[in-house]
Amino acid sequence: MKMKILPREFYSRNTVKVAKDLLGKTLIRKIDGYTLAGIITETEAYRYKDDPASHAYRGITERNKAMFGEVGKAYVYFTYGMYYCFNVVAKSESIDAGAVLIRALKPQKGIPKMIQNRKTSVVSNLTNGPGKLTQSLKITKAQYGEDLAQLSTLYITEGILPDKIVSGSRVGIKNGADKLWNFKISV
DNA sequence: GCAGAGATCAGCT
DNA sequence: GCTGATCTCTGCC
Repeated sequence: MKMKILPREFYSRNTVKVAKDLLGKTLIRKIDGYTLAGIITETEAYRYKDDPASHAYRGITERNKAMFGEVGKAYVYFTYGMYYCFNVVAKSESIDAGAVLIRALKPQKGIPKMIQNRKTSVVSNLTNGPGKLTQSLKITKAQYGEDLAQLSTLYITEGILPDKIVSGSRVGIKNGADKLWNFKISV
């Protein structure tokens, strides 16, 4: 069976809703003829003026301008001087900015290649964090603004139907910790 | 098994 | 200059 790519309209909705709906979907990454794929198992929503934890909260900058751009595109940012984090731009049409952080994946395809890209052989430790999955899938600034709603080297397709969604407080932030915008599933 | 330091870039209070 | 949407390695607080 062939997986369909999620259409752009999918991302043109409330950021929190999109974050929830992305669980169980499949992230596909193509490099040098290899195909890497994983099921999205953890996401976080970051919005705009109502969300002090969001990069967009203080307005547009060189780094976060993708969050203000077209939905369905990749927002990749560099943090802590060494790690990339991968987001998908998603927001309602009436909102100016918003994105969903992909925090964790369950590896499906190309696991040996992921092991090569990272420096561990522990599969369970391959893509279970935002900085780790970008290493495994070789996502860098080069993928900034990549369109995930069309066939390319990085896109998202339909996947499995998630069983039970657990929501909690977002990780690593101070402000806005009261918002339960972290979502995960157990696969 | 868990707490703490270090690595080191972009954007600020 | 300091802080962060992080991860890995070290030492036993």
